[in-house]
Amino acid sequence: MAKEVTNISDNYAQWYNDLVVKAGLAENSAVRGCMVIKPYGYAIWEKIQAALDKMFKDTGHVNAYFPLFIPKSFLSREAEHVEGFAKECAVVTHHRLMSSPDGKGVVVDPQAKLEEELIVRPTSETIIWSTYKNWIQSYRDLPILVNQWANVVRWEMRTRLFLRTAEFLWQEGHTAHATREEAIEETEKMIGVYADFAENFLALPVLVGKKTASERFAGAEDTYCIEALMQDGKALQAGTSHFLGQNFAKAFDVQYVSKEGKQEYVWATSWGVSTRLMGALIMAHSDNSGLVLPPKLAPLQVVIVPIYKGAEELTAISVRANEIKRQLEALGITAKYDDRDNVRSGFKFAEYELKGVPVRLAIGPRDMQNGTVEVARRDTLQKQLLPQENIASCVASLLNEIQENIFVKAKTFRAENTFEVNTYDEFKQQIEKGGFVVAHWDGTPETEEKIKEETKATIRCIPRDGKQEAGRCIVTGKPSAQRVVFARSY
RNA sequence: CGGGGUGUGGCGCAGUUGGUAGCGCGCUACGUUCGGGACGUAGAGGCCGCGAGUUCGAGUCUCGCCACUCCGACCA
Repeated sequence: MAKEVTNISDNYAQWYNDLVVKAGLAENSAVRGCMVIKPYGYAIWEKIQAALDKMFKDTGHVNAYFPLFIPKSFLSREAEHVEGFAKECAVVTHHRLMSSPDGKGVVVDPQAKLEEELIVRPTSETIIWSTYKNWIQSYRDLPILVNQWANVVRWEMRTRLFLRTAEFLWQEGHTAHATREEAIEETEKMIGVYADFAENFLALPVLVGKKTASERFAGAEDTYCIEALMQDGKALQAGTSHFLGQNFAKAFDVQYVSKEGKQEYVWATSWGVSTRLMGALIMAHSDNSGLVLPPKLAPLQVVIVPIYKGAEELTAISVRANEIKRQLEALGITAKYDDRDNVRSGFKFAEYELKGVPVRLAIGPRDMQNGTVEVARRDTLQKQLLPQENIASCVASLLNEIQENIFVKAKTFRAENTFEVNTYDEFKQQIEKGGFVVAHWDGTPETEEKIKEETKATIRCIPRDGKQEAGRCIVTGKPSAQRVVFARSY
């Protein structure tokens, strides 16, 4: 289905889709709504995983793994939770196949019907809390700070590569605490970790805030989120952290004996980010030449391309190029020397731009003579000649500069596409043009719903760092203490 | 789940009033090239999404199904 990568503004959805496919990140599986992540895409995911995993461990968490299947009865223990997920569950009803009576292929063996159906996890709160019940007796067993890297399945009606696939990879943290305060602190800490990761690794500026009641996670008391703005002016929820109160502890009867010898229900949090982050990465930074990857997450940070005619010239250049490659690697930079002879250098340039490799070095006969190297940066597509001497440290600082520049660029874009409005007319007009629209809201679900109905805009978050400012709701005129952020979203 | 679109070599597509499948890219071999997606010559590669039906004959017509995709609805 991949066509030429067209102008970004042309048809953003098509552009995005083509880019994902052409850059070799992912493709649609023959299985409905599922995604095949190709090796290059997976390499990016591995970088994301590694960075996040370290951050989790630095904040005291450990990894574990829980079952894929959730007995149906577990899911229904928490009323809101099951309500929220019931419509998108894959259900296992049988455990065996048999040869078809008509001799063609296999059919489900009706004899093998399960006593109780198993749900393929859409998220793991229930299976984990049914386990935590056995892990927790005393306040001495708390807190439990566990994360799992896993795949989950949500049978969405409409799917989109990386952004909303039927099956996706993610991490989900599930923590258990003795007190309300400690659990809230954990929830806030983890949304902070996500924001930190988004800005420092993905180079993606995010708004940190809380969801409104209607946008909350099913079963949560409070949902914190990070929200990012894509280049087409739509918002993307990039990560969430939930304060679950005692809902799951009560549903699964998880109590501990406090210091004072009293039985208390445990307080919970859960938090997650998924392969959707890759979608965010692509949509936020890419241009018409392809991906633009932040150096910290680029599987390949530097590529060296020789320009030559004849084997003799190539040999000389290769010696030099491999030296430079070793110098780069000595500084911890991932580098590749591409001496393929079956494609020309121009082809390689275009190919690595498509794949988002942050820095490209080209060495030709002229450079060999002058002791120079052509350095091209992916973010600006600018080229410059630098001396070969000391090139590795120049590249190292250039990589830092690119990381920073991509972030600044995205942040500038967001600033230019964030608008404060004070009337509903202004609001309607602005929301059509995309971007974050910041306005006063009376805090009622009714008004929120009305706005959604009429403009397709949702409240992305109540910003954490928003200034306190008395105002009036753009719809009802009722008083409001703080502006909230609206946008159309993915 | 509703509305539109698309399923034909690996990828992108063409295929007239039904007559036994073609183009570009890629792939293989050889040669010439090489500072921004090279060119020539010769090759290889197809249950035309699946299943019924109409017909002497179906990529093409009819019916059913499936998948993908876009727009809605839905979406921690």
